Amino acid sequence: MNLSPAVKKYVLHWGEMGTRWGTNRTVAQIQALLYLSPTPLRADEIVDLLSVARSNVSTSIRELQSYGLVKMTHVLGDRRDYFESIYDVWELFRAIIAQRKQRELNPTLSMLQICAAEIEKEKQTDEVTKERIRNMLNFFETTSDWYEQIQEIPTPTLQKIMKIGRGITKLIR
Amino acid sequence: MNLSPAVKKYVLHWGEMGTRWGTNRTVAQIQALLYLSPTPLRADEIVDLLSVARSNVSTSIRELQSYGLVKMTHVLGDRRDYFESIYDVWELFRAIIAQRKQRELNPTLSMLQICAAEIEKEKQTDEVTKERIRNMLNFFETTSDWYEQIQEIPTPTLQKIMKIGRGITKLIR
DNA sequence: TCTAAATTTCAGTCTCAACAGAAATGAGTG
DNA sequence: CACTCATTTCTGTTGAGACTGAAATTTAGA
Repeated sequence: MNLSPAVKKYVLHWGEMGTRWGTNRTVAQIQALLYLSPTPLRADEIVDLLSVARSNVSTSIRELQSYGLVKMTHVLGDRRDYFESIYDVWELFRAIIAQRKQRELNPTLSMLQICAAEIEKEKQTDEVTKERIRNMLNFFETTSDWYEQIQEIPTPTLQKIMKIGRGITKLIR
Repeated sequence: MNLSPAVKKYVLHWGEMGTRWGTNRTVAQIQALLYLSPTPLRADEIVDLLSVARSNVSTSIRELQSYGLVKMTHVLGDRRDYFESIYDVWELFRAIIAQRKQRELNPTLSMLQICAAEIEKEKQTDEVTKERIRNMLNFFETTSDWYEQIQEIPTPTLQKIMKIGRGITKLIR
């Protein structure tokens, strides 16, 4: 049981990028592996293929499941768990967006709302500073809305929007 | 020289989020501080306000400058460097997008192009796997284009696009 | 209910990036 | 051209989080 050169390259790269994308190497590697695998894999197969500890696979899969990126399946007469990735890249995209919003946007949105309220009471604080906080809050609110919209846009529409690209500017005007 | 409670809260939060956003605490804190400051600040002022090492401020500012988030200014008769953040949130957004594309997209795009080429030669690799790599490459190409478009859309248009939100779906159809 | 296989939890180890402080470099002034 | 002030580079330390391997728990079948 082993991986073809191109697949190996893909998986290793995904692992390296994982940290930049906000997870850890193993989580990203497992996602890559499951994404490329023509059939669902068992945890022990993943252990073999990636040479990581069983426990590491366990926690990583749990994390991937919580993001909605990986689903568990079963085979008749086999009680072991099989795992497969979501294969639709646009669905993957949506799941990741949701995750990012929750981790990278929501906490800051809350903080900004609190700060914006507090700052108004601070008599000694410069008006410029107050305005900056308001602007940033407004920005995060807009972005946050936008992330939510993305969730609801069906894949074909989303594809079209992205493909249009530059054209969007003309559409708006 | 010190910070108001709300400003302090903002700066500390920004620092915490920094790691999730792909930088380190100090870089994020300095950006927050400069963003909120009504006047440009000197490195030694930042040292005082944030209680970090001078060298740390130096490298962090350098990083912020390289992202285009912070500019250097000077005061007549004072040879020390002053720093200020970009204040337009949409411009900040664009700068961060550019950064992210470079660090989170470009390397993977290259890898996928190489893998997609390589995989076609692998006779033993499952067609399903090949298709998955092609799909992912296609996705990254589209996303990459999209990031570039964002760069060129002027702020008011960008604002409109974001505000429209849900309406976009109707526009496309 | 017991057993064996599978999975998860936990505690300790290890790695890497952030950071401080010191040393080196650079730049303007008398 | 030396002196001083500002900035950057370098090196060692530290802390956070990823990872391993062992122990505990869960689960299905006999």
